[in-house]
Amino acid sequence: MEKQHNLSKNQKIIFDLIDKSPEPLKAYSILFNVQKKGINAPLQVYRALDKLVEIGKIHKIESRNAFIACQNSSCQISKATAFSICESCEKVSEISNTKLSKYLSNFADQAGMKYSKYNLEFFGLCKKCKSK
Amino acid sequence: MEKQHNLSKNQKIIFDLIDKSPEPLKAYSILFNVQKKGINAPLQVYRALDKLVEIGKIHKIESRNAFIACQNSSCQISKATAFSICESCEKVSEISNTKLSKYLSNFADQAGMKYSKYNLEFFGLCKKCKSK
DNA sequence: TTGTAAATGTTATATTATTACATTGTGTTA
DNA sequence: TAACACAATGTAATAATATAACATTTACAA
Ligand SMILES: [Zn+2]
Ligand SMILES: [Zn+2]
Ligand SMILES: [Zn+2]
Ligand SMILES: [Zn+2]
Repeated sequence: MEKQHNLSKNQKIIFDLIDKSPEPLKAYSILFNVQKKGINAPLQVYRALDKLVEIGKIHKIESRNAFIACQNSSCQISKATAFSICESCEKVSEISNTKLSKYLSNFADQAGMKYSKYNLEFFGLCKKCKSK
Repeated sequence: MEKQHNLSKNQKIIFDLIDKSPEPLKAYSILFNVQKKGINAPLQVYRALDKLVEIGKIHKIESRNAFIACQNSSCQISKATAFSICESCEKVSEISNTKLSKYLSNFADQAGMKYSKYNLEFFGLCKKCKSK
């Protein structure tokens, strides 16, 4: 049984916004959108984002400095993440592929390093953009 | 035969600095270090970095906003990159593993997206830090 | 109820990256 | 060589992303 995380007020406001969004949101765009709810400063946004990332409710798309809700119900913690990113329309999807995640989780290189986490970002054209 | 890229003056100064560095360098740390060589503005650094990334001489470590020289002689273009990152000492190495790169280059997900590029970052503890 | 950790509020500041515009260098081809 | 096109440079201003420092409040369990 996973630990239940009761989101705080700010965390909930910000998670709901990201969760409803069809595309990854940037921190200052989030800030702009939640000012009517009383969240006024960047730090309030970044603190909520940090916590939401930590508990796996959202992920950061590193190449875009943007945040997306976890689309994988079993992905409670952001230890093994993979995304596909369309370089034309910027659509981002979380990849949920057992074979891939097993392959990467078991990967061990020559340097004797043991990994506890990975993040993978694929780039290309989505179906829609490809057929244009 | 790969296209030969003759680096320009600024590109060479900045590449040499990154290439000599044992760790990834950040843009403004690069700027600070090349001011004695007549490079005075952030944009001069970012332009050189962009070009060096484009031709595959360096890679950007997205999770760190830092740049590392390509450690893989066959990696002329940054289309398929993988790194290991020590979360304790911040040591970064480029992973060069044919099986891994083949696996990822051939990966196709359900969404019908065809990928032209990927970037993978593994996190953990390096040998040294693990044994502390 | 009291101690502790988490979350919040607020101001200021640090860090990373780009826009806009003018100029100079480099290599190709008429 | 002259003319052109394109890459690279120089400079100033500003945008976008993220954190430091400090005071206060809330949640919740011992
Ligand atoms: Zn997820
Ligand atoms: Zn697309
Ligand atoms: Zn490389
Ligand atoms: Zn280490």
